[in-house]
Amino acid sequence: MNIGTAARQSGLPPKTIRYYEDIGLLTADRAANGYRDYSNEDVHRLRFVQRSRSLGFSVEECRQLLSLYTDRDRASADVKAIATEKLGEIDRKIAELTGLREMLGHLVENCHGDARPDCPIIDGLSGRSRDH
Amino acid sequence: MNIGTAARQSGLPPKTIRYYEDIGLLTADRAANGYRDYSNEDVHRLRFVQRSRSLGFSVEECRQLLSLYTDRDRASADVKAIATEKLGEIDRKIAELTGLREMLGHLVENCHGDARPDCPIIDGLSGRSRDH
DNA sequence: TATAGGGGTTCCAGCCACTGGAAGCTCAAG
DNA sequence: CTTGAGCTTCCAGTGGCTGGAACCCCTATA
Repeated sequence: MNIGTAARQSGLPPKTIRYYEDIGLLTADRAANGYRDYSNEDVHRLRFVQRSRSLGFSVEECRQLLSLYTDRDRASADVKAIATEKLGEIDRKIAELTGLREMLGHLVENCHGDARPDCPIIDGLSGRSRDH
Repeated sequence: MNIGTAARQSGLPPKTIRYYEDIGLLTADRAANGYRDYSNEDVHRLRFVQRSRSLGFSVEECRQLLSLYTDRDRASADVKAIATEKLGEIDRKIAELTGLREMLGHLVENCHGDARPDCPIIDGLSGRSRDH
């Protein structure tokens, strides 16, 4: 199957699939005309990467997961270790964003938002007020 | 004051300050020896950018905020509009991450994480199971 | 059979926001 | 006078694509 079909079935744009091949993440066979030729198993792997990426794994982590995916004998603990680490990162990211949200929300709440120039948001950003 | 001092007082690395000058965000005077020369007001602006960046504003947004910061006559509503938009983005980001966290958390919980090869995480990523 | 289109191919450049490193200059202390 | 820290510029790389140019291939239709 051509790259366009593989793209549609995996949910990844053709450009991205070529990029993944470029960096050696996933290679494909070539047909006689030079076109990339994807098997169903290739599409499985592409979709696997697509899902992993959309769950926040980096491309390098996808490379690891993919080798764990391919290795039928690896221990599930190996996979769990990566996923757990990622979970921690997501939690940290959420906490950080929640902190930001609170701080920025404060500033926005206190700004009357009219035609007058005085603005607690600008004051907050410039460090002139300590009202949080 | 030299760039190193300005860096220490603003919380931005010298490299970053030079980069900001490169892209025309913040310019500095030059001393006779060619060194960049920062005033206290320059440091205020640097710190303003530092805070804005750490609150999740992009460099382009910082450029806008900076001109609003400098313009003593602008309406606070202009600032509030940008900040409110940013607040929405942060909320969307938090919601997205929370969704991810839930999905990945599910997969991790269901994985026994021992020496056996069968692994719900891998299965989930490859789309072989529908147990969420 | 010519042609038009919608694939596919490669390669180069750009995005964002820095960051590292090389090569060379200036300055203050010992 | 030398040493070392700090400053200068410029070039290249990061991650993960994405856009675009220039070209090839395949199928359908006039």
